[in-house]
Amino acid sequence: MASPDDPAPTRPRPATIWDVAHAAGVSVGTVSKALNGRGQLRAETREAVRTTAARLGFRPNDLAQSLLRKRSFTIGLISTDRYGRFSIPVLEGIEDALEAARISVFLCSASDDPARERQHIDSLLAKRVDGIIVTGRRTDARTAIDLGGASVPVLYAFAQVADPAAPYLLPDDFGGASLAGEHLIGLGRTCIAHVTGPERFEAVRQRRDGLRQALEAHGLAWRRERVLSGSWSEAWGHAAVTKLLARRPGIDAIACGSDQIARGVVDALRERGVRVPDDVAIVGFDNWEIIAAATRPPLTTIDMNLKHLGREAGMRMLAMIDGDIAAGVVRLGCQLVVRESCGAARAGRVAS
Amino acid sequence: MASPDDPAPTRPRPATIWDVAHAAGVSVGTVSKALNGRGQLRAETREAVRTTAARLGFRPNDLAQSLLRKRSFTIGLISTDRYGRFSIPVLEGIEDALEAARISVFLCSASDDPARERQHIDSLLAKRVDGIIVTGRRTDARTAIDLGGASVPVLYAFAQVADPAAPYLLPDDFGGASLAGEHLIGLGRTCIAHVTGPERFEAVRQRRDGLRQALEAHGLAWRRERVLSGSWSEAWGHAAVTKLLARRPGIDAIACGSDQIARGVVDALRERGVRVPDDVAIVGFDNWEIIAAATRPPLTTIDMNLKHLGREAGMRMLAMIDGDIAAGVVRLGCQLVVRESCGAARAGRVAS
DNA sequence: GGCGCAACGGAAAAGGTTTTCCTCTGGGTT
DNA sequence: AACCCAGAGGAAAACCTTTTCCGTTGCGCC
Repeated sequence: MASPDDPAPTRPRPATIWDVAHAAGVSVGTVSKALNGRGQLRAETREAVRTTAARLGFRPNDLAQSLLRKRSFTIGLISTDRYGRFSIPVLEGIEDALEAARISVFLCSASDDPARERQHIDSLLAKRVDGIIVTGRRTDARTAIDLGGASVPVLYAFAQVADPAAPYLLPDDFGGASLAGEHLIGLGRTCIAHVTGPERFEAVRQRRDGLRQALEAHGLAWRRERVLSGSWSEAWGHAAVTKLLARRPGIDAIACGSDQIARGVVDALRERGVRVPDDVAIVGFDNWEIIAAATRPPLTTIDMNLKHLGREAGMRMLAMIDGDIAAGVVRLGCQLVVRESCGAARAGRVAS
Repeated sequence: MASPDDPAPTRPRPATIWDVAHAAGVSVGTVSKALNGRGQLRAETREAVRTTAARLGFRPNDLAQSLLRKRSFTIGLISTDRYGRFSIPVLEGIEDALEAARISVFLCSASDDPARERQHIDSLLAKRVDGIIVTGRRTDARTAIDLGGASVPVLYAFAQVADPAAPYLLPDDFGGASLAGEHLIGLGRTCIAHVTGPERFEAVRQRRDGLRQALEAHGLAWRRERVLSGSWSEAWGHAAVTKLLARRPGIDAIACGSDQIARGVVDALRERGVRVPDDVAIVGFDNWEIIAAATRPPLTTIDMNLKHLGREAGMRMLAMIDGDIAAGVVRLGCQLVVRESCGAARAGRVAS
């Protein structure tokens, strides 16, 4: 096991600036200038140093540079839920945005274990990261991470936080659900039900309200008994259909709280001989390709643009590192992705 | 935008060891000794330093430590496929194993773009990572990553590499498929088909051969026409059933190359009134919870123990950092996870 | 009372890089 | 011929921590 006490094994050391200077017969300062295009150097000196450095495979030691610059050019990414379907695109987006600034990402999966989270944060602070992004949605706002007095910018992406002074980015669940509602209404559906996840999730409440707003904006009544809250599973979608059809046979559309739920709903309807979309139109939420595309018919659904959210998070983090201060929530738009479960012409993506 | 040329914005600097020494009225060397339990110090000196350090929120700068130790206590993780279902558990396992050694992980998603991969590797080498783990399966063996002369241990986890001198870890696809076959045979099935992914995947060939071996070991004939290669999708599983039933009505079990395929197969069978598992038993591969558990009936399937594979990768990386040299492939066992699609008593996990 | 030894803690080097400041050389000017 | 200046590159400090090597102090002992 490697532990901080072990010495490094004997391994050919990477070339240092000193090695280059020695080989090229100049001083270390000159090498630095030659390689970085600084100072007053003859062209041939510069060139000689360059070729020597290349020959030796010299690569400046970022650790030393960071020590000097007081910037490590790294950030920490803490994911509080285990990496799942949602964190991945966010993460990709973040990397995308940060790559341009040549910033690397430390990954920490803290899976809701406070002790582990503490340890990760300690480690990140010791490594002098330039910033920390926290991601991973939960039912409720999480507590702000404890920096122990350190002064490092922290951004919450696809995560909610109780601290009003903290900046955080979330998808516009309300708007997304609205979009779904508008789509159904635009297709002539009037008797719309809502099968969704556990009410304790803020996203569930937002989506419910967004849908409601769309309906009411078009003069359609909002009925409590057409809203069924359960779990985030296919099984719940399946079960909900039974309840729904027993209560309300006149339903002509169901807006679902997630694609998984939607798939359960679609399967259940098909089994009962209810045609989708002819008899009942279905719209999902998440655009989780693996589910949405495999459903028969493929799901029209709402995409939260998580990669874009990640990219935005990266950009904002960059700004914060440069001294910007930000606070409060920013909600980023969702998009409707049209497939076949609503019967609309397949028009690709419609901007929100 | 942050760029290497920008100065750090004015932000309260973290306390240094000098600040602590100054505040405590001792020298920096003494502070170091007090905090690290080295040297000969009076107990009260030690205590005084400790409280001062705590008061100032002092946290040793890992960058400076790494410079001195010539070990950065970081590793790079390069994923060549976009982070998907498979990389995540591997990654968790790696983190798990490395956490004990207080090693942090740099995440790089190179999504098969060689230029981007190059840039990532450069960046990792500049940061003096102690090692690099490459993950992300592809159809064929990938080329070894190019370290440009640097001497850093590299391990491939859930990835194949053309270089015979490189160490890599893979799940035992052959053994896993064998396990699936044994299970079906043990339940009395004798006419077993195989619906799987594209033949160009080495995993597909391994699994096919593993299944074959199990059948032949029990004196069952292996028939080419009962093997259907297609894509990794549910749709293919669905389509394959049509072909299969037309050709071979006597089938009493289908071993599938993935859970997605299996789900397509199960759905297709149900639609045709074929009962699962009564008429035909189905076994999947992957144990992708979200698919396997939602299938009706839930899939009996093979788990590749990817988290364990990741943990193993972490352990081996630790050994390599300490000077161990390793080469060649190591295959890690799979497990059978019994649910309901084969009709066996639900006995939980059976070790391989 | 002088000596030696143990206990304690300070000084300084090392690690690799950048940057500022300084020195040296040579050419041009008066 | 003396001087100045620019051009070129070297020396050293700074970043922060650890560790080795010493120096100092106080005590016990002869």
